[in-house]
Amino acid sequence: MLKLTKKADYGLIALKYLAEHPEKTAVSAKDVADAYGIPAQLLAKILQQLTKSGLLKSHAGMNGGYALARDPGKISTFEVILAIDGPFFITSCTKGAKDCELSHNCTIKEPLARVNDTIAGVLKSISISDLTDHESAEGHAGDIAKIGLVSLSTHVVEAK
Amino acid sequence: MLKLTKKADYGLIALKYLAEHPEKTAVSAKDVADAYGIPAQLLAKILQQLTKSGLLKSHAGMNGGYALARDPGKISTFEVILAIDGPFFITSCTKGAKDCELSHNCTIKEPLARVNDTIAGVLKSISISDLTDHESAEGHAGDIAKIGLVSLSTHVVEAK
DNA sequence: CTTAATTACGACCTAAGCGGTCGGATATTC
DNA sequence: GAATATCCGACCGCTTAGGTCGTAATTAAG
Ligand code: FES
Ligand code: FES
Repeated sequence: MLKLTKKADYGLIALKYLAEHPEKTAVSAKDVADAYGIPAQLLAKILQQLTKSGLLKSHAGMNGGYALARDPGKISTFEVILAIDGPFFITSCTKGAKDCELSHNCTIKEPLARVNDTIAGVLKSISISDLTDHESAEGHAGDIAKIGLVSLSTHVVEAK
Repeated sequence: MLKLTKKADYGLIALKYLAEHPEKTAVSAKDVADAYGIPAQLLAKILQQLTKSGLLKSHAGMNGGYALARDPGKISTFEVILAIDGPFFITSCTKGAKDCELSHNCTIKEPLARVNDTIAGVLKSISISDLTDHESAEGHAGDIAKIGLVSLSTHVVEAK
């Protein structure tokens, strides 16, 4: 029901942690897992996925671990979710495939695709550093979200 | 992975169908199901849920069926999804409950809650009649989505 | 060189939720 | 009272999310 997976949640937590500790050259999966009570082996696999996707750099062996591959401001939450959960679509039937046999008469998948793009855009606009900013996030994302909410809320009232 | 359920999909299809056929005073679940190849019994239950939620009016017996309880322009997709899939949160851990024991150290649920609100706002801004509008939907929702995408895309470029 | 830390990878397991079906009860019209 | 319908709960198979286990490969420290 439209919620992102716990894996993605964990991944975002880990990335935020890395962004908040730039002094450490490498952080082990176990460190992060212990810090937040996340199952260590699970988090390890998640970080491996993020490494394969190029969002993290890894270093095996003692004192090894993971580090951000890029500036945290240049890693969007969209990329993270994409790397962990794979391509996501709000429609249960991906229009590109033969997934659903109703697709030819389904009249709502087109407008919903636009909603999908909107959500993707929001996610793309939020970087890891936006998550890191303490207090109410004041990055671009915060502003955009606010704009979106304000301009929407007027219509919401109307719709209510 | 952040997709809405097929039930919600079906529900939206049915509501759109009702909105498109205002001449019919009542449409049976079977009619809609047959029109789109949706399992009839399943759709029936969905429409019943929508009725309980006050989005539809039902009438049993011959020539009975369902009809929109309100103007299609005053029924938001958010309400539909809410009625069918229940309250949705993008965070796997609902902050209101004791759902996740990490909640006290989880540092991302707060910023994600804002994302959640933004998405909810988008959904609230899109009514059934917006879905009905043929061609690229040109309701408030279309504009808003466009605004959101445009203003976001600039930042996306920056993030890329 | 041995040992410990740590990534990397795949098989596997379990519980939950989704999508769907069945059977019956109730209401309404003809 | 027969034909249509909505209503409602139980049930069920399948997929997936969430998590574990075991093991191999890599690296640093002693
Ligand atoms: S495309 Fe399958 S139900 Fe919409
Ligand atoms: S609150 Fe549970 S992981 Fe974020």
